[in-house]
Amino acid sequence: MSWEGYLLLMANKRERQNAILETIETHAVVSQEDLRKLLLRRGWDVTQATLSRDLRELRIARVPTSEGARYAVTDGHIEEARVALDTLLPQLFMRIDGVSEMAVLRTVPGGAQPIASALDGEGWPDILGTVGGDDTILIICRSVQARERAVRKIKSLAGEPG
Amino acid sequence: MSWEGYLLLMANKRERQNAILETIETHAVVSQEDLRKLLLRRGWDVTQATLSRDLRELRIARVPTSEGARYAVTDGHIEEARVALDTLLPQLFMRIDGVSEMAVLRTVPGGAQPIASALDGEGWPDILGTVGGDDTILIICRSVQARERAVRKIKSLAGEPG
DNA sequence: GATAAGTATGTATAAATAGTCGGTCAAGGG
DNA sequence: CCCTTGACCGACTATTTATACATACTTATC
Repeated sequence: MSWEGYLLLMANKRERQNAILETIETHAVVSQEDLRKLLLRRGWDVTQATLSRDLRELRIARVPTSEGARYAVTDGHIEEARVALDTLLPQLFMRIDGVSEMAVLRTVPGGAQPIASALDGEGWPDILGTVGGDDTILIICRSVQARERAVRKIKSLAGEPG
Repeated sequence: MSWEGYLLLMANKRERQNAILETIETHAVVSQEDLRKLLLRRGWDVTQATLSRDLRELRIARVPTSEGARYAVTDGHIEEARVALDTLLPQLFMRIDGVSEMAVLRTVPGGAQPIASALDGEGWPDILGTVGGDDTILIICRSVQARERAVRKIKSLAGEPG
């Protein structure tokens, strides 16, 4: 399809999405059906399905507030979810050793923070908490057995032999 | 119930919501069912209904991204939806007059911006656009007839005597 | 012209989320 | 002890949103 024809087809959609943005910004829209009715007053007659697709394209989310759910535009890019432990460890892991209920994990320089945060995120029951510096993480475990399990698990995730 | 008892009961909920926050921040959670399974791995066994309630309390929204929907924490306070024209005008309106395709609306000091934005938000077909200063709005209409209609409508909304 | 390809959108329905109701538990009277 | 209250939460159901599929329309290509 030609660029001109594309524009012709899109014109309606663009305008409608503009109207959606304006409506969202000036009214407390609680549902797509609600939005549909508001747009109807402005001359746009579309189905809920179309609005669902429009809202996705416009990155408009239904966010909970104290007065119930409301639609609102989002900041475009949601913070990338942090990478999981199993992709992080093989990259950054150096070695790990432990004593009593504590384990000390050494990483490449700067690797401690992301790994500590990923570890916290995993929420292993064996681990009470972590303290991360630049290339060292202190891991406090629930027991000696817990520490042994955690160390084994970390080594395996890191791709350590054995 | 005593404060201590309350705390005892809440302890579980608090911890769970903490776990939810951590999970949301470290994983790409696409649905409440997804979240339920992730929490299960961490030892929390709750139903989708409970998660729905938790997410509302935590102000966590499902936002559309290019890779599909993801849950993410919101900035706590969603911008208050602007009040509609019919509540704004009676408060702020001073007078309106027009010539050719233009109308000039005078408001109380500082009233121009909210009214102009509300007018834009209404999306009347008669109005091409508005320019708002501090207490004056220039309204560009589609035609002289359109201007007359718009002025009449605004006067009536403002509670002007016929 | 016939055919294919791409976009948009409605219909019907699936999937996801929210709300209602009832049960449980802890606390605090009486 | 027994009743009431309030928070929590699961089962069930209602509401809301997303998707699969079909169709219409436009343009490109042969």
